[in-house]
Amino acid sequence: MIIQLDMQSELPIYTQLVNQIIEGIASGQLKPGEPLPSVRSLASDIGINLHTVNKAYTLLKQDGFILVHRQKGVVINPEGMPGITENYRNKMQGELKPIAAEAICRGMSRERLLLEVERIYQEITQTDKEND
Amino acid sequence: MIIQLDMQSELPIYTQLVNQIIEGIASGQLKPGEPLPSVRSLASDIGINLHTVNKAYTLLKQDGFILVHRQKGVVINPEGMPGITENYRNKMQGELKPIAAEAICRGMSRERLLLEVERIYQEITQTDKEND
DNA sequence: TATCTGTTATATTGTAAGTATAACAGTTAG
DNA sequence: CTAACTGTTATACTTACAATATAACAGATA
Repeated sequence: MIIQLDMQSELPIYTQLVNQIIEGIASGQLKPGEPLPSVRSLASDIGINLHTVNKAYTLLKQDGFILVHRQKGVVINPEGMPGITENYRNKMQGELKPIAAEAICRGMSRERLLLEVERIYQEITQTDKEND
Repeated sequence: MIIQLDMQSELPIYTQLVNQIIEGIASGQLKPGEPLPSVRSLASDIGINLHTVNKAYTLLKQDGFILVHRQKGVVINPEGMPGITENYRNKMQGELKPIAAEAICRGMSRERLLLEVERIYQEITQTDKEND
């Protein structure tokens, strides 16, 4: 699992970390039960502060994506991922709305927008099954 | 065109303004050529500073959604909306990717995600044609 | 006993958001 | 011409967040 940060991005580092770990889970690179690096080692690896990593882990923990075992350290939640809650649906809709609105403004058809979403969905889920 | 701000939101006020104006254009409530309130009057109406409104207008102007006529003031771009540029596609994809990734993590199927997007698209475009 | 883990506390720096006040240049109505 | 409006710019201030830097604590491990 390679973490790639953009220090020039307007997105906070901890947000980029959260996104990339979630994408890692979605793509199958990170599986339930799999351990994550400690806050200190990950921070050291990518050259940032441990508190920035800790903030990302805390957010992922709050949503149920990861667990903290007093023995095993930090792991992808072995019980599986959080489901589609009411809170989550509201959050997703609030994020999708401005994106859809701008697409409509720019003359993007319903079909083309759906194609874009479908393409991204597939891009994430298409596992490079080179090692099984 | 009613502006509704959430002062408790994590989104900056000027971002909420930008989003709502774009949604207003997408829904047909704001048509090309139509004037927008002055920075001072809009700021006064919703109880914020004129610089916050000005920042929103500046961003909308940079992307070509609005124009500043030395006579008519600020108007929705009469030449029409900006198209689907390379920059825009990259921006949209970068916004959609983390949303899709989280949806996949939570077990949302491709079809259900597309349905959500389709629903939001229709929700924005369905004009309440009460006055024509 | 060391060393690692996550966690917490505190302090500091830098930047962004938002407000406040003021001024300038151009336009428009009286 | 004057007065009131427009967008625009400049400056300064407060607040909040992002990120870093140290440091310490409690629990687990070798």
